[in-house]
Amino acid sequence: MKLSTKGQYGTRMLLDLALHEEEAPVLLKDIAQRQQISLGYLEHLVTPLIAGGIVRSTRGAKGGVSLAKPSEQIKLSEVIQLLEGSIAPVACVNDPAVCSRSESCVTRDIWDELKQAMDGVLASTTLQNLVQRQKDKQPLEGAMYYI
Amino acid sequence: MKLSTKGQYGTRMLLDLALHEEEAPVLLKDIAQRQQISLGYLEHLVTPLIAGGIVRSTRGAKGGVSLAKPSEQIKLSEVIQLLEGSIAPVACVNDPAVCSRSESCVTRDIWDELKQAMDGVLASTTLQNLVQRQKDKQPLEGAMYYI
DNA sequence: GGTATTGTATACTATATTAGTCATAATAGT
DNA sequence: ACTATTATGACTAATATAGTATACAATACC
Repeated sequence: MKLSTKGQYGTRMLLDLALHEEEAPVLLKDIAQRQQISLGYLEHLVTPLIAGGIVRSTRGAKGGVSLAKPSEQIKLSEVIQLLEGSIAPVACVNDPAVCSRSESCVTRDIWDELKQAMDGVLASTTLQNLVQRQKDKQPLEGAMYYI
Repeated sequence: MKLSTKGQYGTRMLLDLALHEEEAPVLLKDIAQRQQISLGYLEHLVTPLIAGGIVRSTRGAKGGVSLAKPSEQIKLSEVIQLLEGSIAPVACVNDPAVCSRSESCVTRDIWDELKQAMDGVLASTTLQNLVQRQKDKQPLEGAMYYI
């Protein structure tokens, strides 16, 4: 039940982006440096977020990335869906047809409940929530830079 | 965020075992056949459950496996822990030392909440719950055999 | 005691996934 | 045109998954 680095790093990237929104567009290179993620890998992470309409990119000189919509409209469930695919612990939860037991399988019912519980957390957390939490944790301006 | 087949099959194995408790010990071979899991693989799944004190095995002729404690005392959280290891979506939730950001990281806080939510479902579901659900679903005696 | 039956343990393997790196193309500003 | 920047796709090494195969150990029954 692990989150891959895509989901981990991608969420951190979005939070970093949200925290630097004023200076948009933000350079991937800067995010990479602050978050200590290689630029090449970060490029892979940003692609699905752009395709999913969460991030907007500006190519060329003076370019960079910015949030495509207000941070309070970006739910973590959306982000994880784009980066990791469905959160369902097993395939049959999304598509009963993958297993002939689906109808009668009670373990499947539990995996579905598990999925609902996870979704409850992720769908109720927005990027804005994360930004606020970060500011609450580190009230000093600029303090987040060296982390 | 996928559950591996160990967790999936292992849970099904335990449910099957609980449903056939009266005829203990139950043959792994029979469970394998009913659940359509190869015997060889099932042997891998049962090992950590025995080590974890959930399943008791009897070697030799007329041997087999049985539940080591009442099904109402077997929580799914225990089962998944034994079969999949920690349910934590990222390592830093269990051990802050793996990442220097842990103290100040708000994404980590979310992953921790995610873990709590998952654990809430799994810790509140016992094998007995699954048995009851199965019986509710398939009231006809013997109906569970051909699934 | 011999033998069939059953679980135990270890080694091996094929495939898929993860976590990147690297080179190159496209685009925008100067 | 030149430079800065993101976009894309090919490639790769390491690890995890999902098994299979084989030999071994314990036990019950005759």
